Amino acid sequence: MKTSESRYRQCLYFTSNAFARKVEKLALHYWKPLGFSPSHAYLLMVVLQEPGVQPTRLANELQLTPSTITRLIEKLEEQALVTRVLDGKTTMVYATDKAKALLPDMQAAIDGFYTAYSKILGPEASCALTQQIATVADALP
Amino acid sequence: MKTSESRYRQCLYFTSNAFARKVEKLALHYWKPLGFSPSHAYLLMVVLQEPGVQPTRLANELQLTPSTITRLIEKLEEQALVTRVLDGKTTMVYATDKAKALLPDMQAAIDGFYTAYSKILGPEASCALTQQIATVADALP
DNA sequence: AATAAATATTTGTATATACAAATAAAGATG
DNA sequence: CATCTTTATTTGTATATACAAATATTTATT
Repeated sequence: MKTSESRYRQCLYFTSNAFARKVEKLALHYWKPLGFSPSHAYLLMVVLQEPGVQPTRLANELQLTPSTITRLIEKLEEQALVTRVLDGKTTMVYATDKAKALLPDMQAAIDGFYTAYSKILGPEASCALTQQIATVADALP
Repeated sequence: MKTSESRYRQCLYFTSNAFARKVEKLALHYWKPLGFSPSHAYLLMVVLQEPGVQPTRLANELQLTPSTITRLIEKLEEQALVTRVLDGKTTMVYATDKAKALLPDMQAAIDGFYTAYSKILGPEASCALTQQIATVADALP
């Protein structure tokens, strides 16, 4: 059934969740070849761009809770894609060479995903929608 | 950090998920007094409106997988809010009197949630956004 | 009628996420 | 300097969700 056919099509809770699940699934498809999920991927991208980044900063950047960040890092550590260096109460996260070697594939995943949805929704429309959702998200408590 | 300040503000994966989490949290706040979460609530609303509704139909209506529907029903059954009646390979789900007695409170939760976000986003804007997200969701595979 | 295919549901298992509490370190205050 | 408070991170636990496989039932086909 299409979202627009559900009795809850007019409810923001329902539509935002259904939409996010669909987007998640599409993203997952493009990240699957790499062996990790979109959320791990986005965290790893930040780590690659900011070597030594701390969990608190990652939590802010990705808008996830610190505990979720810890769990994501643990997983990436198991796959030998990042390492944690402890220093006092802070933790610094670094990408491994293995992760750095994956950069081209990661860029390909991002491009594939972006191309997929902008082909479906139109490049301007999808940008506009993304922007709009971001703005509305900021307005919510 | 605001969504619009994250480096991923232009990514549909990121924004749709961050947005859904925020909306979920807001909805949760209004459903909490009732003792169940929004997804259980929406399922229960369908059951109240369609006595004897089957899991497959619920999965379509709520755009969740059948296994998720089973899990949601199990939880509501534990709380004595619905009962399952098996008939051959199908299952019919009915709301209990206890659930029916909660209807006014459920309506209040829905109203409270809707009022909250339409106050923040404006009634027209929030309706338009919901509609837009539903439309885009339909376009995705 | 017997077997095969399709359908409905549940179960086993895995994932991402969050909250609350625990831990540990740093800074502030008396 | 000793204690208190704040800050950073992790851990224990719980939730919603999904996929794949199992189960059970109905329908179709030969």
